[in-house]
Amino acid sequence: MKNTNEKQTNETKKPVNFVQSIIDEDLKTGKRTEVHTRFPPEPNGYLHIGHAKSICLNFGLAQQYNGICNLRFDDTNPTKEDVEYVESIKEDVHWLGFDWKDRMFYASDYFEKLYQYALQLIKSGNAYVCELSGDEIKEYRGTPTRPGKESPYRNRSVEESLSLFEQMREGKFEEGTHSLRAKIDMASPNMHMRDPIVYRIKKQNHHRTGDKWCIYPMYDFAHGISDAIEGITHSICTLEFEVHRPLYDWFLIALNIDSRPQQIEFARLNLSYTVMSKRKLMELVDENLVDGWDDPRMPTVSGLRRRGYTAASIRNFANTIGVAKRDNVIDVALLEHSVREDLNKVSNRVMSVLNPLKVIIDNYPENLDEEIDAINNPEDASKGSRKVPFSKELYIERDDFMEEAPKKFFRLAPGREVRLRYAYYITCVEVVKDENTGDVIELHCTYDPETKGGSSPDGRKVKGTLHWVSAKHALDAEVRLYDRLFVDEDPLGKKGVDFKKFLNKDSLTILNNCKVEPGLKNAANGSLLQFERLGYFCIDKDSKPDKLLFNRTVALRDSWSKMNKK
RNA sequence: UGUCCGAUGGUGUAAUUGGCAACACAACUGAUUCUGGUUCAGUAGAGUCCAGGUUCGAGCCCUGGUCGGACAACCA
Repeated sequence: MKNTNEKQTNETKKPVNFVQSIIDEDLKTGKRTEVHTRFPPEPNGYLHIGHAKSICLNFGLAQQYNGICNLRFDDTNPTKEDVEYVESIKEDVHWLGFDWKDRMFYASDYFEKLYQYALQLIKSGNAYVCELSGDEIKEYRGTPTRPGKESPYRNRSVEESLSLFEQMREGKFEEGTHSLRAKIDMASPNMHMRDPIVYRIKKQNHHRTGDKWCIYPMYDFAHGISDAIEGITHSICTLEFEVHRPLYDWFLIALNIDSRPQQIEFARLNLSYTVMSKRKLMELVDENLVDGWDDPRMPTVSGLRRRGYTAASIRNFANTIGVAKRDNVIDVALLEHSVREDLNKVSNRVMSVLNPLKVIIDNYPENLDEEIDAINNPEDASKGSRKVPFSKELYIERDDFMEEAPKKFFRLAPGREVRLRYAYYITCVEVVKDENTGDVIELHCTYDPETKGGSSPDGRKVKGTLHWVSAKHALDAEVRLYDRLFVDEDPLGKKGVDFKKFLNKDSLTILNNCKVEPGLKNAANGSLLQFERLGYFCIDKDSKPDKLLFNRTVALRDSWSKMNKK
């Protein structure tokens, strides 16, 4: 809490990124008087954390400069798009904490306008209907190092193109036989300027316009004009569109459109140990290598949400990684740090035992049940405390006991005394093992009644504090532990090797015999919790009061295991 | 043999626009702690891709290289 002011100063002191510098300059010189951005997803897949970066950038900029940001679906290719995706995108953007108010648009809203602009392009001699086949167009286009050659249809009359284009719209031609092309320069060193296609025939039902159209505009044509129609001032996109910028501008100039949005490109987010491509993610979904788009191992917004990530942590992450033009790979540890930071503040603590080991307290009264006070969140006193039942038989974590323990092991071992969190000090007096396997079955301990509450009147110290749960009160639960989806830092980086080869076989571990505090019985799905000493967990959407199901969001930092690795 | 873009500790992002390279994550010490968590204090790690140039002074400007990325869907 002492950081409230400090945080603010940090925020104000926060360095500006290059996009903000451009906007600052535009505002200063009077080139712009306002900031109007947009987030323009194509509804052909679910949003991932890379999109979250873009959302935070676009909506964030609008907030910072008192401007506005539109949500616009770039739905110009009916073969790939679907309403399922538009719904999920809307949900994700809202969940991330952004509001487009009444400004939700679709490129398909502008199909008629776009068509009129296409007509205008033809009339001004800037476009023509081409009858080359796909293969021919490819051949005529040349290569990056070799100029292309002009289409034989390039110089046909305006009237002929106009008539042909109308017939295209009327469905008179088959797909691939005709296209509308901008007349620019087949020898341009920029491939995108070699008479790019403006409209193509697709006899496909569109998720919004149905069968009204059988010709659809291409991205380069539709995007800039859509931006202009909406009065976008700064059209922010990723680096791969940099080469498209001359074309973006060319259309606006050729059509004499006054509104002149400026395209600015930034480097997309890459995260280590995962892939960030809708196509690749869809591959994982389609081949059932993950359990859908919202599988908690997926870098999708819905996956992260199901995993237990908070919107605030993702926003904070997006602000931390910055915005620049150089390629980057962010260490997934930074994302994990962002959630821990937030969850530490907001999540209630609870005691759960993942791998139970029975402990019997020999000198504890047979039929006594006690209610132990436990603090809900030491970081936030307003969260209060709760009662946790304590009795003669308990479960502790198997990892918290070692028969032959090194000196640095602060937990339970024969003859050693530890504290049961909020309860009593106990000392291990006997280890019961399975005669055949030699496995430890249960532990017998004694407790010191004087240490109730977790401290001793004689002031003696114990080094270790264990979490526990009363055996007869405990609730059974299933807990899913997640690890990185890929074993390789850069699954796409090995040429010729399918990225799926790097899938981590141990990315999901299901624990079926977990014991949790009884108070969790009716906790709401989606609740975010910290299992003391273990990590942050959330209650999965499929959890039921009689079949509790938890997802581990991220483990706590663990200097003990780190120390053991050395 | 093309065009465009980029290059700062392990990672990412800064550097008052030409003034002795900073912040975060990661790492490592130590302190505190009824979570081996949190918090706190501290340590180490780059001399800014290379070579020239301009300048009193260059990570920032200029020239030439090197390396990396993007571009040849009727995808976005």
